[in-house]
Amino acid sequence: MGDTPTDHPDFPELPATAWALLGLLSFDREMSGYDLRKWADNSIALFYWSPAPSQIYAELRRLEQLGLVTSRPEPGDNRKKRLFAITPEGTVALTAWLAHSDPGPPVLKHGLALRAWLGHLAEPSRLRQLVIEHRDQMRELAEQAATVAERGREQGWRHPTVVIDWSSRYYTAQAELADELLADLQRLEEVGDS
Amino acid sequence: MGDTPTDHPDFPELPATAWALLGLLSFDREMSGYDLRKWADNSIALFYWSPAPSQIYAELRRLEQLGLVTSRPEPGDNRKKRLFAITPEGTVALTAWLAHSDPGPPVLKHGLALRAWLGHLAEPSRLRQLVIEHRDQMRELAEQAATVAERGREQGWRHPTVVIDWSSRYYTAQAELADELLADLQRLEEVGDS
DNA sequence: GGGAGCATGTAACGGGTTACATGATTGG
DNA sequence: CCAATCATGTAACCCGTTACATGCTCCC
Repeated sequence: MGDTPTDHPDFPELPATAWALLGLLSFDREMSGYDLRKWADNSIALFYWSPAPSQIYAELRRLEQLGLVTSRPEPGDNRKKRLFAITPEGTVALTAWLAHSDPGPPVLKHGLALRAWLGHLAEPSRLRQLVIEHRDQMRELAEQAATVAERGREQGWRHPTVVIDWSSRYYTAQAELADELLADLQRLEEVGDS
Repeated sequence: MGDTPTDHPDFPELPATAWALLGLLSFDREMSGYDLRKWADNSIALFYWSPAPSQIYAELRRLEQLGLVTSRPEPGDNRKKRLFAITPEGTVALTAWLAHSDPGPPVLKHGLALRAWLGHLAEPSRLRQLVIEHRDQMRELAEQAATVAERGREQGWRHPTVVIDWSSRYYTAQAELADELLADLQRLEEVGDS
């Protein structure tokens, strides 16, 4: 993962998911696992995927055992809901992780690119259709990111907003790249078969 | 993964890694597991990561059991080397997979973005340094992709070259996005603390 | 009353990694 | 001859997903 290869004394070795969750809690809001999932879905998910619910709860239990978060049942409510909050030790650990861990190269798994790479075995029209669908998805994501960024700006989340803006630009760039890919594929067909 | 949720009769359900390996073999060259790793490292890795050697061999064994590839010991050489080749059934399965599987959205895990998102807990200079390193890495990858594309062009690999060109543009775009992120972060500092 | 969303969790599984082991071949 | 690379593989481990189970609460 994006952790330090050699373990650093200041923070435990944890999967990036754990740090992401801690990060969500670092804005000093008590949140349930369910809330965390929703938040993750329209913020972190834009540049770092979103874990399954089951793993969120598992990871929260681990973080609590380590003393990096605390939880308490929702007061005045006899539901099963639990609210999680970051502890001072949690903030220390997260800060140390930010200061000393290696981000590593970004991981990209681009299913469409893989298929286009094997284009000699695919029907050209099918391939073009896939690229077009992908481009439209990227456009939607760019818009989604833009609205999320707007909400962040209003809330005064400064760093998050900068990154979500970055995400929005990322997805617009992706859409443009898809269009260029489409053009290249079309040119390829006009010349002849491979 | 990027496979079909409902299983299709034309091809078995396999992890994307397996299809990627089959794809490498679909250019009608006999290759060893070792060769496949090298090939993957400077082609598929640019848009779809590169699996560990141990998994390559495991996946090849599975593909052979399914009859999608065959292997034979290197002739005239008593080393342990084995050469793998795709079978007609393998080509059929790969073609069907291309025709019917869903690529799904690209998966991005951007460790740097995650850290910048938590910038309120990081030292600004450290953050800037990380972004700069990342930008330089992206530039290097763009160049690497460009040279790989050139080799592909000479060899006449048409679709692969188109996709590697796409990769090169992707990484240059990434580098530019990093520069914009850097500027945004700098602007943020000049205004005040969060 | 009933369905949609809220809320948390268990169990099984698998893909992929790391670490390690082994030995052969090639080049300086 | 010795190091680097070639070449293949085993074993342990764990992250993360899928599928499933459970029950509550809100609102029409």
